[in-house]
Amino acid sequence: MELPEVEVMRRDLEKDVVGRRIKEAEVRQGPNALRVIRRHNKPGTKGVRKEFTSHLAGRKITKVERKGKYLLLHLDGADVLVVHFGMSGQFLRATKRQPLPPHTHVVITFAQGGDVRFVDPRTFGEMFVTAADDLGTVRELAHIAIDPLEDTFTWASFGEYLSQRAAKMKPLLMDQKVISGLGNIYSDEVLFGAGLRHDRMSDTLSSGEVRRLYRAVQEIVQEAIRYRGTTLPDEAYVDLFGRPGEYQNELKVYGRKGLPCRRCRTPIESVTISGRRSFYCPQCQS
DNA sequence: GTTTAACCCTGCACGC
DNA sequence: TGCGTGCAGGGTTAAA
Repeated sequence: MELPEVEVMRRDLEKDVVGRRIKEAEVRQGPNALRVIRRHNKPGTKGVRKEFTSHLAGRKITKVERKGKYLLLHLDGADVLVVHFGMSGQFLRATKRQPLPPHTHVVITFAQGGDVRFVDPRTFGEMFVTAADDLGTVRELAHIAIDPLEDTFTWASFGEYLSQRAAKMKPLLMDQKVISGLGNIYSDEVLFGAGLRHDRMSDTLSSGEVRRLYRAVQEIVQEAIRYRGTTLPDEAYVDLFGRPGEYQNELKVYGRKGLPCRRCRTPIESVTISGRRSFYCPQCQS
């Protein structure tokens, strides 16, 4: 799940769970459920599950923010539930009567009825509670760079930063310390949109290329949110209510190896770069 | 400073 | 049919 999917989830939660009071939270049995709340597993803690759930019971959700790919659910009483979906994590809204899907690790039940389930087969996802005052010191959040949707993300400052680095564009775009929210799918799409190859060095970009890149980041992220995210067959992202996104139909290069480029008909190629699959058009990107 | 690889985990597509 | 193998991916960390 990358920025657009997390943002769609944030908006769903804002509409549907902000203002609701949590009746109780349950961490399911099994080692994988404990993995999801692993950050609470500090030495000296008596019951890890209790340590987590006691922060949630009786609290009202007051606001939902996003920082990069992290969601911050603010609770009254000045605590914050921090959530990262990893690659297979998701929140699902349901009623008590609906059976829990496999790999449900946490269930948050509301006082007015209904619940939200955190489901995550591969358990790369994570959730933990921290005091709002301590958010600045949380290691996972401290390094998260500027969000491409923020007003302060400008092409001038972006270009200035790129010129000071000498790194390949693909891993650089995926680096959350540089710009937050892009993962493997959208970094490929952004590079195609900007006409840049995955292995172009950041300090060789002309100002025109920087501007094209800047525009591609904003346009693709915003368009993917409008289409409610990308749902690929193998990693089936769905929104809070279980509905898939539509942006997979708009993808220009990701997952399209061997298929004709939508712009020039040249077959899309793929390479592995720093351990990640990268798709690109050898004709349109340089 | 930059890059690579390993690790965590499960589901799925393969090949035999 | 059924099993083993390899791959995918986000983020962190150690090593090159």
